[in-house]
Amino acid sequence: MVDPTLDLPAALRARGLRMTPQRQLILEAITSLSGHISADAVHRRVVEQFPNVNISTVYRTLEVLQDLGVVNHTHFHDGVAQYHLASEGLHQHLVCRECGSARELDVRVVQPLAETLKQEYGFEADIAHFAIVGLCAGCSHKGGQTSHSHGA
Amino acid sequence: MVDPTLDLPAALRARGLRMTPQRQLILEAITSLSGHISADAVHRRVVEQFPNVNISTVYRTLEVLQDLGVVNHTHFHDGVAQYHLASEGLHQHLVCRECGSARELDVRVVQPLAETLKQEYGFEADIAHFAIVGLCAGCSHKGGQTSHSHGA
DNA sequence: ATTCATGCAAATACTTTGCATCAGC
DNA sequence: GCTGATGCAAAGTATTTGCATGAAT
Repeated sequence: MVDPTLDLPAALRARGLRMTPQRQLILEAITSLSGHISADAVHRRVVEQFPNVNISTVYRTLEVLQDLGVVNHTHFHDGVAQYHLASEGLHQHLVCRECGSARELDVRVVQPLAETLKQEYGFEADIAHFAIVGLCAGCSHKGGQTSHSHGA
Repeated sequence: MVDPTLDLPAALRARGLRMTPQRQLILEAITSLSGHISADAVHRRVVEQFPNVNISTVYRTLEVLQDLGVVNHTHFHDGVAQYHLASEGLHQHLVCRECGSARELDVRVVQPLAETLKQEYGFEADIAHFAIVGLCAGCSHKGGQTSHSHGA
């Protein structure tokens, strides 16, 4: 797969799709970030300069960028999709259910589990597509461990 | 915690709450099952016999049952909450993104990862609160491995 | 009688879709 | 000019909430 970050117009054209200002803006919003960003956040950024770009265009563009392999998304604790550049590679996220903070993690940490699941259950886990949710160090110090019924 | 499955009225009374036919029905819908069930599915079951029980009552009751420690819920691949009896103990779910099938798993399988996260990142993972999503053995045989951009 | 629980409708958040218009190519 | 892309509004799904009425204790 050619790195489409460098030549989005060409990547689009190869599929009979077109380059537009909206698509450029949306990609820039993601590129300008090191981490992850929700569709809504992308929209807010774009709207700052072009107030009439619609949220549905953002969703449709994100889908196209995904199909092209330019971006990927991961689901956080609240189920909201978070987008990031595919070129940044696979990484796992640890998301805190209390403060919502997310920290990246090398996929190697979860590789052993993935191996086990594959070996013993024939199950091909989507390693990075869903975050690992729990309590971060900061929040668990405040006594969050045993308070919630679903804290298991 | 007293096992409230056996005496829900008492467990409720101890908190100044009341027993109602609706609450009984909803608990029965979950108890009659070995596995997990969504709020919507609980509602459909209850409505078969009592058509005027409202979905919001189901949600409110499920919350109460959770607070009492009678049930717990887990989020599946689509983010939908799946409820199950707390008395069945902690278990992890492997959910297939293709066919939606869910299989239970002893939490012991993910314990090593949980230990690592705790040790190295101080992160207290919610082991059973979110399912592990991926492709089940059946679906990955059909060639699902490399087709999706987010299949990572 | 008091206070909690319910039904109903409306609101929420995220995402998708139908459709007429517009704009890349 | 052909066909894909956009804006807008509306729909869809899962869940929550306000409020008046109704029922358990």
